[in-house]
Amino acid sequence: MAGKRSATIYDVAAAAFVSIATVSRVLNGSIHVLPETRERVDEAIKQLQFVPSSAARSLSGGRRWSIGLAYPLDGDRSIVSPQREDDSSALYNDAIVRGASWQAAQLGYSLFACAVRTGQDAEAQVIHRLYSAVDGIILTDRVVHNVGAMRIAKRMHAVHLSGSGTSQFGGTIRVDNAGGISELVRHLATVHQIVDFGFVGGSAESPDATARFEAFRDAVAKVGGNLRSENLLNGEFSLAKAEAALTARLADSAALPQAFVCANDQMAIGALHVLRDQGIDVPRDLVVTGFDDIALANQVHPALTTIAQPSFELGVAAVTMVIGLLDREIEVGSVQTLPTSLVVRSSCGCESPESGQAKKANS
Amino acid sequence: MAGKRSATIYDVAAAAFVSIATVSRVLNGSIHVLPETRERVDEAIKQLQFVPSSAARSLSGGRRWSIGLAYPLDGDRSIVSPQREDDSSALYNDAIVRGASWQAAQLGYSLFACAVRTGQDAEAQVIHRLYSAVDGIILTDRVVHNVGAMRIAKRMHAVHLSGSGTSQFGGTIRVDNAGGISELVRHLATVHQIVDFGFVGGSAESPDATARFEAFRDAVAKVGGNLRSENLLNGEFSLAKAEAALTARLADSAALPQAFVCANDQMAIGALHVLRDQGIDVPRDLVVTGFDDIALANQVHPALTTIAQPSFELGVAAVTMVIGLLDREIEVGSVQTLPTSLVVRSSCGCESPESGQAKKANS
DNA sequence: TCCTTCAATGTAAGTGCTTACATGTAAGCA
DNA sequence: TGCTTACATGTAAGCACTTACATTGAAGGA
Repeated sequence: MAGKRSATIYDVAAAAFVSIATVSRVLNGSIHVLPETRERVDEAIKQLQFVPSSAARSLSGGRRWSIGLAYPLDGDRSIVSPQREDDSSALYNDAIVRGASWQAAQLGYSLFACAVRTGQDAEAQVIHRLYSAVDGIILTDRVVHNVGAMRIAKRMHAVHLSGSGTSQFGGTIRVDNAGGISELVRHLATVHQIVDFGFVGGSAESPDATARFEAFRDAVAKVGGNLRSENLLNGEFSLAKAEAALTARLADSAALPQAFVCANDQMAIGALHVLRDQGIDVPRDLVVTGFDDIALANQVHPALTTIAQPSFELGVAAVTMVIGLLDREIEVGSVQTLPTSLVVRSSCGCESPESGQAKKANS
Repeated sequence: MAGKRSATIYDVAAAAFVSIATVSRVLNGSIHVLPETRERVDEAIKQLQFVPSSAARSLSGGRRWSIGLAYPLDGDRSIVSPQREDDSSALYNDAIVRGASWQAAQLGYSLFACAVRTGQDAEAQVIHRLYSAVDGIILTDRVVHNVGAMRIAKRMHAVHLSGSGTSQFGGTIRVDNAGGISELVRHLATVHQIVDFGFVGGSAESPDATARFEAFRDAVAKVGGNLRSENLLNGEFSLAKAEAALTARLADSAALPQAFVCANDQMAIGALHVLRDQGIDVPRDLVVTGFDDIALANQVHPALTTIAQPSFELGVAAVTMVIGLLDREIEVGSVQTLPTSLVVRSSCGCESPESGQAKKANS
């Protein structure tokens, strides 16, 4: 801890009897350094416990070898109750972060993840701080709906994750929401003879939410299903809000649909809770499906039929794209779409052989 | 993306017909600026969409207003399979990260979380990069077992999370492992008349693992319980490894204990899986308990009786301590211990009223 | 009226790096 | 041997800020 100021490149240069330029070359792995000199410098670095200042590095235009990832942490909820409560929302981001970390490490970078409380004054500031510490940045969905973020996006190597791809950004990675949804709806219609559909949607400001709903509507139309407006719920991507919305819906006497398709797994799990409490059996009385395939999806009872997002690969792809942008090996403005896939488990009425939790022994 | 370079303080100064010093004063809210001048500068800032470079700011001596948090991501496993697989390990860190982010935001800082693949060559490098981007750093348990990390810890504002508190660090936050364990063992002995105990432990290099085992051993001795060596399993804190260890143990003909106390929830969940597959009913035939109270603990069946770590508060406390260190308001070398608490659910044989998943409707 | 004092602003010296350009040196070749 | 080359290294100019110190000018006191 503490003590005197930490060593600078000058100290190292002095200790190794070279100029700071040479130290810098060693630091950045330049080819033009005598092995012997390099060794001397490395030794001095170790001796002095020198760590280059990334602030200075950024200022002078060098690489920081790190990339940032900003993901949303809902501000309002956190302020009311900072506790874990609805923290399953984090599960989705988690896989992305891990994918991104993994790929960053593969390419010699480090990944700094930063939770941004959306809707806070400080939001832009946080993104700025992150920005100034990295070479490129990945902005997930909702954090982007902010002036500051937009401004940054315009001026740096930024990729937008699962966004609507309004360009402005260096690149965009999207998920094939429509493909997954239509496969799901087809499955429900064909295998389970479902005609009357319901939907639990996500936050209006999320491009993903919109995309999923529209895909759903289209898919239902395509299979000739029907969709009554009273069965169109909004759970804002949150378990608790979905529970509330469904509870309110159940209080209504209107007939329930045969299936509730939910725009993410957390809401589906919330629905499962409410339905069990009300004595409505899933999938016998009502089918429920999710979206994302978070880790919990396979642990709940009944195991959730859902659409797998390649979350891990999303992180991988985003990092690859940012670094490609950095290296100018990728065109600015490219868009990449990752596939989704239907994961059939028990909550749609199929028996799932793969799920441990869904086994007979359990019920 | 791109376009011309963004405005600097010079551009603003020129546009407002003042010097850069005055702009800086406006930026930092100095008192010595004529309201009229201030207004002119503000106008120019808005006009040029000027955002001060935080890199330059930090360089010139200011704070970066951000703190780093390094947590482990098991290297070996990630390399073999980068997929989500055993990713419940992330759940524990998640709450810490969220607590830290939250508290950082409260105090005007930002939190950068960085997954470090333990045991990799790049480990020290990653921590260095993180270090050089922040004002202070939080190192969780296992990432510390590394020369590079140690070196950093010695010279900067670093706090060690749930470590053994060997000083070296600016500060240490610990969890009262012993208190929770002994409460649990007392509960098992008193309420459930358990005498014959088993244990599934964690990685040897983790101070937490050691602390938990020792506390367990002592607690069992205190209640006069017994503990046979063949019931001492090692699951390395991993779901999969715990499954393997327990499967191997079941192949042995020796009598099983009445309860397996696991050093974390993931391993307990693994045990649950194996036992169900073998037709051994929990809690009727065998009691299983966890540690940490991760989100999944309440979702599995039967709901896990476990010891709640105040993970969120751990993050909060760590950030508070780092910033206290930064502000020199806290003594170097302080140690803070956070309490744990027993969470009784179904896997010990108690009926849990609070758990949705554990309700009668389900079984 | 002259000197002091202080508020408003400007000047310039860092801050720790990267890198273009300059320099020096030894090898290669006629 | 003398000249070109290529490589190893050094010099110094930024990079975009903060801030100590300098400067200016007007108000206030004697």
